[in-house]
Amino acid sequence: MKLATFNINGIKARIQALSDWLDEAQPDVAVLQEIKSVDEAFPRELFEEKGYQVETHGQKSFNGVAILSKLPLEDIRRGLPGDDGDEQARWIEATVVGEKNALRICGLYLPNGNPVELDEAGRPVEGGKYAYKLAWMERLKTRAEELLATEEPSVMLGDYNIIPQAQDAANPKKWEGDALYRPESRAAWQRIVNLGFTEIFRTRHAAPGHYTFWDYQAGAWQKNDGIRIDHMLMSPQCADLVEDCGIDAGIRGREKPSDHVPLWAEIAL
DNA sequence: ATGACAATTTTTAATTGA
Repeated sequence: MKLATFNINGIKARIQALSDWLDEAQPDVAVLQEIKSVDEAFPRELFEEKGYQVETHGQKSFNGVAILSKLPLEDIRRGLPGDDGDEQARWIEATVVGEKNALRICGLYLPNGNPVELDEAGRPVEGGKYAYKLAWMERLKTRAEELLATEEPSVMLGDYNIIPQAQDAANPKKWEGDALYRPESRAAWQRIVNLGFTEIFRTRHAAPGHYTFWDYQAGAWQKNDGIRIDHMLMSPQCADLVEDCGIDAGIRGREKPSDHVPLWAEIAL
């Protein structure tokens, strides 16, 4: 089964580009981020006609995540646990039932975190966006520990808004001080990976120059001034099932593209 | 140092994103 993640930057503006990509790439399961739509306004029929079950966790104007699946879904949950006061729609999970294996998939849209606000002691200012990002990552780590404890195949995939290493940016210097690349952000990411997850893309593509995001501004795509911020973190039981993975970078050059492109993996379910 | 670009709502300006 082919699993993919794609930050579409608005479902309304991306209906054509998303439909074309689904027809070509034929993912069995796709998690989407930044649908920027409430559940009622999501054009679910367009995707149901293609054979997908559609599950959304939407929000007005911003954020919003979804799962499209041609395979049966069980135990769908919405929202990242750990803060009942968090109104932002950034997490949706479900179990995909395959012929031999079942896979817990968690679609996520991790907070951007900019602007970075620090106090005199260098601590993130409470209530600020950077503090929200780091707190969200702590909650993610807690959920990640639970997933590993099941000792079953699971994957957390989506827009992490994290540049893990210098080779994941065309111009890493430019990102110093940015919430996507600051030491606290990367350390929080590494603590999650260190629990025992496999970031699957780098296991199969060691070379630099692979990106999933190019800014709309300043001709970033034309200059290949990109960053790799969309990822899949897999439990050992999931990573063992992976047969291939890649990035569909080409669609960034099409008409009316998202600023992100899809990341996919072929998994033996 | 600044703005560039896109999507959405707050719509002819402001907010958010990365």
